[in-house]
Amino acid sequence: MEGISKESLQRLPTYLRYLNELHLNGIESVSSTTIADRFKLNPVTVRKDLAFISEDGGKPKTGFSVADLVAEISEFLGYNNTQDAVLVGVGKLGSALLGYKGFSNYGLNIVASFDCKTDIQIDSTKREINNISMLPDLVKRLGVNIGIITVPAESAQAVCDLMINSGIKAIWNFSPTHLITPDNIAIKNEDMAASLAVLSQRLTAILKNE
Amino acid sequence: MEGISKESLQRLPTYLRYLNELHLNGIESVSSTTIADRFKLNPVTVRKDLAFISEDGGKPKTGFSVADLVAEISEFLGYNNTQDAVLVGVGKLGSALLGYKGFSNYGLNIVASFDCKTDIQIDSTKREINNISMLPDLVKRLGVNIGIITVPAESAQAVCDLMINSGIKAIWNFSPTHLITPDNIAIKNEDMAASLAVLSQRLTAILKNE
DNA sequence: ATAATATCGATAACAAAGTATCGATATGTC
DNA sequence: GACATATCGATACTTTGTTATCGATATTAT
Ligand SMILES: NC(=O)c1ccc[n+]([C@@H]2O[C@H](COP(=O)([O-])OP(=O)(O)OC[C@H]3O[C@@H](n4cnc5c(N)ncnc54)[C@H](O)[C@@H]3O)[C@@H](O)[C@H]2O)c1
Ligand SMILES: NC(=O)c1ccc[n+]([C@@H]2O[C@H](COP(=O)([O-])OP(=O)(O)OC[C@H]3O[C@@H](n4cnc5c(N)ncnc54)[C@H](O)[C@@H]3O)[C@@H](O)[C@H]2O)c1
Repeated sequence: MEGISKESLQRLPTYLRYLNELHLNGIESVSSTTIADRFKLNPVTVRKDLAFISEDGGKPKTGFSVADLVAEISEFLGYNNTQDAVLVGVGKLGSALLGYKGFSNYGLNIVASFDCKTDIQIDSTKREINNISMLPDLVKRLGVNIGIITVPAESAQAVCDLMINSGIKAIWNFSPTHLITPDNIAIKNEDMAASLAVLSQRLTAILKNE
Repeated sequence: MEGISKESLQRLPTYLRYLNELHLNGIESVSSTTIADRFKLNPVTVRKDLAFISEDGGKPKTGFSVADLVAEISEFLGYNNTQDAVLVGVGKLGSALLGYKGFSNYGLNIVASFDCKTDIQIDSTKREINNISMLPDLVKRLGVNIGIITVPAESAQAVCDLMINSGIKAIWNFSPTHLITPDNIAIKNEDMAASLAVLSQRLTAILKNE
């Protein structure tokens, strides 16, 4: 079987949230059409997405079992075996992420945070902030695979290199730089400027039409 | 001319940052190959992207004028005429965004923030937090087009509806819900779970190969 | 001047993602 | 029990995005 496409993969968490809602409301089955309507998608797209992760598939006339889908998507996305992560850069954004409860739903657990100015800042969640020099040892000791970068752009590449040298295999980068990484490292640049570009382009189109 | 593709559009801010760096270092021209190498892209992809926004195009052997590209991409992305925005939900994430200096580079200016608990919280930037009930009037008065949502998922749809009723035309949603909006509203759901799904999928693949 | 070369833009080939169509099949209705 | 219908999965088609190819053209070196 081919790997799932990036687009399908990104739709799965959205489906899952919706399915959890249905589940909570006691709804036991759902059709691809219903899901598609909710998210302005084509039903065929939804069926193809679900075909990747669903063992039994859907039944004619009734659709898919909500409970099954919830279990299968959760499993597929790795929400059942939580991954540890470290975060570097406990500033405004880093603190917000550290204090965010939502990540546990997504199988992510931030086990330690690091900054260069540990003496000054206090994390709102009262978790300890370690000096960045402690990172390599801790990462190696705990076998942490994921690193989150929330430092200023100028420091991001250096932090990235340090993470990789310490054994980190996946990097989630919130600083506005496209990090340079070897091919055996997973990297996701969370580029707000790119998002904003898409949004304001659409806004311009809408304003022009009115 | 056809509209630019979403993918191209999202690459432009990345190019721009790089070009600004080159510009700062006094480099006057750059080839599509050089840009492509920097971001692990195909040179043809880069040339096509630049063809959309560049008036004169590049010159054989030398490439593109850095200064021209910087000016043209900035203009194309609307960085020269700043758009006003309002933010609702001055919690952990909302405060971080409010205090973020970077948005001014992207032509975004947050002119006011709102919450339902204005008396309790103090924004780190000392800007005033308005009660959510003030939103419609202010948005209408200032003609604000963009709304940023950083409230809990449960409240997000209600805030979204309020924004739309007040005249907001573009919504940047950071809560983990896919908001339901009419077609004449631009919406960007900033779904961290989707990003994380992509990252951890790649991580899994990498770990499997080792 | 002439030749060598890096680069461009245009066009064409390819790949991937999305959409339409259609026969098969559960489920509920007459 | 026959019939209508909602839905599925498979296949085919369309659209969109990426990559390869190639002739044309500045620039540099001989
Ligand atoms: N604040 C936001 O809402 C926001 C939004 C989008 C992107 N970003 C990006 O996220 C990053 C962080 O933004 P912020 O607003 O939280 O900035 P911030 O200045 O509040 O925090 C940055 C933190 O990183 C620490 N730091 C700097 N260099 C370091 C190093 N080499 N090692 C360890 N720690 C180091 C600083 O001490 C500081 O605590 C920036 O790159 C920013 O562009 C922020
Ligand atoms: N904190 C993070 O790093 C993070 C990361 C990803 C996504 N998010 C999402 O962003 C949103 C905000 O997260 P947070 O951590 O800042 O939460 P938070 O609880 O710190 O802040 C939420 C704020 O919204 C306000 N609010 C609630 N209902 C409101 C309403 N109807 N009108 C106006 N204001 C209202 C609350 O008073 C509070 O100040 C959530 O949806 C969260 O899932 C947060």
